[in-house]
Amino acid sequence: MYKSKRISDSTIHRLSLYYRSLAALEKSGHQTVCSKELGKREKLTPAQVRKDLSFFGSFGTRGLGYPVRELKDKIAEILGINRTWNVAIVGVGNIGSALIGYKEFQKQGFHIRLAFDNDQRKIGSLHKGILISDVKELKPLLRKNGIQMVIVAVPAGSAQAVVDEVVEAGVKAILSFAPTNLKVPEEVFLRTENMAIELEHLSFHLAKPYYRRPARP
Amino acid sequence: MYKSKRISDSTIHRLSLYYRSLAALEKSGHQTVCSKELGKREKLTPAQVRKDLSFFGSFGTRGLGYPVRELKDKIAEILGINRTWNVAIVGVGNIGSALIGYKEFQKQGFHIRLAFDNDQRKIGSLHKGILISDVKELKPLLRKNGIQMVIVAVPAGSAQAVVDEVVEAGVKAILSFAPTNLKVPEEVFLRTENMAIELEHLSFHLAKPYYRRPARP
DNA sequence: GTGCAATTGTGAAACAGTTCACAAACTGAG
DNA sequence: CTCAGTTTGTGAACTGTTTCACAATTGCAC
Ligand SMILES: NC(=O)c1ccc[n+]([C@@H]2O[C@H](COP(=O)([O-])OP(=O)(O)OC[C@H]3O[C@@H](n4cnc5c(N)ncnc54)[C@H](O)[C@@H]3O)[C@@H](O)[C@H]2O)c1
Ligand SMILES: NC(=O)c1ccc[n+]([C@@H]2O[C@H](COP(=O)([O-])OP(=O)(O)OC[C@H]3O[C@@H](n4cnc5c(N)ncnc54)[C@H](O)[C@@H]3O)[C@@H](O)[C@H]2O)c1
Repeated sequence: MYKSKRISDSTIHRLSLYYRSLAALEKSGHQTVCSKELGKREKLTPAQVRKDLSFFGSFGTRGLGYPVRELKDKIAEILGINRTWNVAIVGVGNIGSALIGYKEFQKQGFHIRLAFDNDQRKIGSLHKGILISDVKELKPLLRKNGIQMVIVAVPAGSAQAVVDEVVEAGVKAILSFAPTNLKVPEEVFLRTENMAIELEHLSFHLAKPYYRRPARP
Repeated sequence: MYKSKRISDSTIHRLSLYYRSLAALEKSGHQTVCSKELGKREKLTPAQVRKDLSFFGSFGTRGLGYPVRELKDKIAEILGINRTWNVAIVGVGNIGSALIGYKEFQKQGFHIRLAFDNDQRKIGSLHKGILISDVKELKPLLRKNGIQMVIVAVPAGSAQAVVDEVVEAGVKAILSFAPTNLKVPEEVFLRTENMAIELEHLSFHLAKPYYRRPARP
């Protein structure tokens, strides 16, 4: 049965993976799927799949598996993606533009409503259909537009100042691409995506000699 | 003492964090740093810092701490970032362009040498100083230029085909931005960066009611 | 030198996450 | 309706990671 417990980050991450597999299964006309099959698709053990789902309830039928459509909807509900979210982007440079140009976010319900910059040459112009506002207007505009998530794509040196404003505007979820440590109050959820660290991870593996890869099943 | 053991992904990730803190400390003129201070900067316990480092040797002085410069260099060696790497990007769209335009990679020793696309309008043109080659030339050019890492930034549907070619060219490290499961042989190291999943993680936290955040120390 | 304060390096303990294994529950065939 | 065959849901066992706690060192003041 459903238990109110701390859900681990890895479980949340895997829910997103299950969701994608289920969407694919639904498209290909499958009515049900068992934990073994779902596990195979995401390179996980069947037990892992069942345990993850069991934190949120019991959605399967013994002897049969899980109803694809229903489980997908249930995971969407758990992840909060059965609805739309109002997102703003601060910093319309390389990364900021790329994100604005990515139409899949929109399709998934993450609507990019506002974009901000502090460069006078950009402010006031349209970027892929989005008007770039002055970052001085950040706080009131976030409030006025009911923005729930902010993506921070400014240089590392400006990130903390931007985050502080975002927090003051009452936003509780921030995704930052700046490779720097940011302080936020307890109740604000912040994730930092650091691509350089991903490359360093690759380089660690190429450089060895410290590491031995585990055998794969 | 140094032990040849499986090093966890989280340890590798933290080494990257330490490296950044050490670089900052060096810049601000610090000669030494203790595990407590380093831990504070990265929101980790001192024990965690010492344990991570202990997998690779003993670099500190009891009673004093770690020599900033030396430890930084040692971590660079462990991560394989005390050298340069030849990187290629496949897919010069939103994300591919953003990465090519990001000068920090270059400064860190990740040199983007080649870029590929399959769009005739892009092939042959210069993009921020990089010539865009035809993806048909992928295999021979990767080989000829001694490319060690490839960043895949093509649509999900094309990603597996691209990865297959990259693998055939003998590349052993791949970073993919395509939100899809990719197959690679045992000896190839693949990481997938999925930004949509990051947003879903934010949304999970906003959506609750399933999760309670743990108190912070 | 001696002694005190600081801090490392590391087994051992505690905690967290994953896998096992099996009773329970269901399907579908006969 | 029964029974063989599946597959779930979940405590328990296991495995991996983090934190604790302390002996071992070292720096530095006097
Ligand atoms: N481009 C990449 O591939 C990449 C990769 C990894 C990390 N990052 C990080 O992402 C962030 C953005 O990188 P980028 O390459 O897009 O940089 P960029 O310089 O191209 O863009 C930054 C944008 O932010 C704007 N800006 C600066 N200060 C601002 C402020 N206080 N308020 C509002 N806007 C402000 C600038 O005018 C510019 O348009 C950086 O922190 C960078 O380290 C980028
Ligand atoms: N843009 C984003 O912010 C973002 C965010 C998350 C994930 N992604 C993922 O990153 C990938 C790229 O996204 P994007 O927004 O840059 O897409 P895009 O369409 O802007 O760019 C893709 C580029 O790849 C090229 N291409 C297509 N097939 C190719 C092939 N077989 N060989 C070589 N080149 C090929 C296209 O010509 C295009 O230039 C996608 O898988 C996308 O899902 C992008």
